[in-house]
Amino acid sequence: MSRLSRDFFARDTLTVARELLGQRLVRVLDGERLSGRIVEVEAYIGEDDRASHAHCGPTGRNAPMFGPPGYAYVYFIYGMHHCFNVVTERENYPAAVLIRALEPLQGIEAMRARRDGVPNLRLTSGPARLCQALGIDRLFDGADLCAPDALLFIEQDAGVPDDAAATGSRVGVRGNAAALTAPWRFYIRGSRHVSRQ
DNA sequence: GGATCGATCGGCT
DNA sequence: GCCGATCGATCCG
Repeated sequence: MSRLSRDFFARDTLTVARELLGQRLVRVLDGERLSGRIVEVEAYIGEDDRASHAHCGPTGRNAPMFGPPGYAYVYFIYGMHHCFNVVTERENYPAAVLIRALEPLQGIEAMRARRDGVPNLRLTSGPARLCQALGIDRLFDGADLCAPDALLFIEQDAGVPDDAAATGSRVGVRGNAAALTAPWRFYIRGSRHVSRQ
């Protein structure tokens, strides 16, 4: 299995988001491979996107979004949850893809142990759930997913055909501005592992 | 199955 | 001070 290169991420964010469906997120934890098939993502694009953490310009928190592509942006929210994004496009243009849900593939027992024994369908079906299952926390904020020794990276897998890719508005995003109603959520049609049907 | 509500704290204004 | 790219428990049907 080959890893996705920086060139993959250095493209239009909607293209990256769409093509991430069906790829494999891998976390090496205590020498074990924990992995899952990406089944749901959301794109956050530019400072004009008012749903993006970058919409007020660069801050200490969102700095990785303004950095080069292929790096992680991990943030802490609601006082108890982590969410994982992959930075896209070019340096100094803030854009990223939020990984929202996986279908567990490898290391399922280890994931379940980290998630207090919840059933398989809930193990990684949510942005904070998958971070808990894979042990992704703020230590990965700014980590290079393309580094040879990375403990978190994305492997090329089968992908999905266009008729299996569905779109919709982003979860938790409301408002009338064009960017807020844009169909920037992508998910695999019919997957039981997406966070919302 | 779906709706509602409380938990809990870092980052920003 | 305020609020959030959420989750899980609990309620209802």
